[in-house]
Amino acid sequence: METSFSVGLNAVIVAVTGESPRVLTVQAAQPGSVADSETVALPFGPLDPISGRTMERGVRGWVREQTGLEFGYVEQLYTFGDRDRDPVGRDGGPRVLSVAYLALVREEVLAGNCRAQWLDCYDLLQWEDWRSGRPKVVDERIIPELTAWARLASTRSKRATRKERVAIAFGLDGAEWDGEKVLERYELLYEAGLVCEAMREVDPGTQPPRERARHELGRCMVLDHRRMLATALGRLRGKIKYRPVVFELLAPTFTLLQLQRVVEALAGVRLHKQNFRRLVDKGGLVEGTGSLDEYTGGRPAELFRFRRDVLRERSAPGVGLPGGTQVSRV
Amino acid sequence: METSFSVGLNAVIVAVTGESPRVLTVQAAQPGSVADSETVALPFGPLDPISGRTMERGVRGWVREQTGLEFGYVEQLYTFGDRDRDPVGRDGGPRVLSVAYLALVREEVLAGNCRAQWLDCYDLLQWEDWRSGRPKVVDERIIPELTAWARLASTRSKRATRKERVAIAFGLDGAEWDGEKVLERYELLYEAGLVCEAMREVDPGTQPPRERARHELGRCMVLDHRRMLATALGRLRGKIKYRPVVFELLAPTFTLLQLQRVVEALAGVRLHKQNFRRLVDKGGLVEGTGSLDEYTGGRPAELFRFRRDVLRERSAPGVGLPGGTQVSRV
DNA sequence: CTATATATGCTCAATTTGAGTATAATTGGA
DNA sequence: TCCAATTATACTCAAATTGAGCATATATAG
Repeated sequence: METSFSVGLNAVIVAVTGESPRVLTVQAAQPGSVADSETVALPFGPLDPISGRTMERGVRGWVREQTGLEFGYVEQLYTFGDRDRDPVGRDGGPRVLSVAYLALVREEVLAGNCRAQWLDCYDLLQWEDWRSGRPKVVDERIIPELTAWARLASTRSKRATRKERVAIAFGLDGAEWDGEKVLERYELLYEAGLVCEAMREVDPGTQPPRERARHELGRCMVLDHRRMLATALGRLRGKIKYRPVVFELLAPTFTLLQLQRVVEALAGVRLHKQNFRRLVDKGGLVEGTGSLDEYTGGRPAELFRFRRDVLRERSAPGVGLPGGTQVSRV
Repeated sequence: METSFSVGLNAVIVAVTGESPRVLTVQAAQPGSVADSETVALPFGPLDPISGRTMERGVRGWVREQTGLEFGYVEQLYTFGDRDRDPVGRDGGPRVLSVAYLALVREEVLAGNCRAQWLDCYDLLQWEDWRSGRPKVVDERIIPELTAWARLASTRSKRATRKERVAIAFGLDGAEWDGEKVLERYELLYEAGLVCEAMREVDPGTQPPRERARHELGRCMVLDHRRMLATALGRLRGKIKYRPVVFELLAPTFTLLQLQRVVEALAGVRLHKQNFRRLVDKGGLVEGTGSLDEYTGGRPAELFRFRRDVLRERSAPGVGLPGGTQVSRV
């Protein structure tokens, strides 16, 4: 009924160490792509048609094998199947489909294969970290270059559309910056040719990649892997608002500040401490263990743990962030 | 690098007619599956590796061909690839992957192929419509049978887990019913064998399907298509809270009550009229056209239209419903 | 003219937010 | 020893939002 495809699985494995969200990467060794020592890739594995009963099991399986990592939370992210995503497919080779999964792990117990390493997500998507205000790179490079790009469009209406997209994505002209619009921002940068992987599509191999890459934003990734990461970060930022997934990233017990730092790391913004506490408290997501954190530098904080049974009570138990409007049911 | 798969595309095409959410279905004629005149399927099409540059274009393409339908909003839903989803794959045949898309259309201009028909989503998922309170089928059949099923588990802890899952999914024991948990509910019914397609997995062809089907809940669908529908409805219910997707389902101008009815149809609950208006109004999502609806039966309502430019202003412009908690940014 | 039905304006208490101030319990030096 | 720095936590208070109504306006059917 339809032709055959190559199907693989990618995993965006996220952890938070201290105050930075990290993603597990491997050395890029994809044949046929622009690869150098700087270029990294997301872990990739086959979907075994025989042994993998479900795709999720498949991901868990080969990630365990390759990295020794065992994760609790996994969700399917997106299936990437555009013809141009891989030069091989573009050149008439077999088309490669990739089903990407998002996984959350508790810390970095990296065992096994040393080709894997944790990278800070914000080294790969530097314009996404607004914890100390609007990132410099946004002011100094992104806005000017995207504005220039918007002006390049052929018709008046296309210029207006581009300008508006930029404004919405980066919170210009009175629009508010929305942490979840990670993919929109990435796609703008891609279309405008500001990320190194954008070149590959136009004319692979023509320009010396190392030379240009220096001018581009952020560290480069193989194929459409940075798009996958952007998809993952956007999804995760949305999810923490209404599902208690943060706890998958934390140790079994934690202080409220640690919890806040993890949320901030993912959300990319700073939160008001007292109000954050009030909300966490009211939401009943956590309960104090009597013990205190052995701490240096201030009053010791109480250690909390996640209340698993909260899932029964509240329908949308997230850790909160500016969110959606509501309407009362009748 | 990995083996070959068959890859196809499914579309969950949703419209709202009057007060009922509808989904486009086709006559089931899948070879090898339990098919009779009652069993329907979601539209299915190939992913053409040559012509379809992106999968989304692919979907738009063959849906247009098959039904004459042109839709504005499309989003990728999920990729279904479990080995057991298709009897063919289970029996060692080629494994079939399906990438499902959710599409919203404005009304039902069904042209072309007459094997297609619109069905009420709540004929397929009858336990999801809470607009007149908790559905009878939940009280009379689902709760009793799921409770019995929970008791059947082998160990004490498994029984407790099942019981808790049921309580969370259907809003028992003080838990609140959550409209978005469509998939969780479907999966419970599936595991408990209360939907007809569940039998197929255990022992295909053994039991006379027509006989048993009469006792099962809702109209049957081919393969895992009802799971796809459940995924779609859950996603859509989530989405209307924070993105203005409802307008894809409405005529260009509409009264506020029509808007409310569409939201209610999708959400599966009734809303408080005055408060709904207040929120829509405050959200600035719509603007009045001066004209009035020609109406019979009461004071005529003003016609409104969607304000496209609202996308620039608000970061999360949905029509609202009980939603997430918030935390103030610093 | 009345009953009925819908639209739309307005009120009001309860709750939730946003943004602080105040106070408590530590550590590391002056 | 006592002060500065640092972090935790309690509490306040005005503004905004929500939940639940009541009241009034404008139609139609008889």
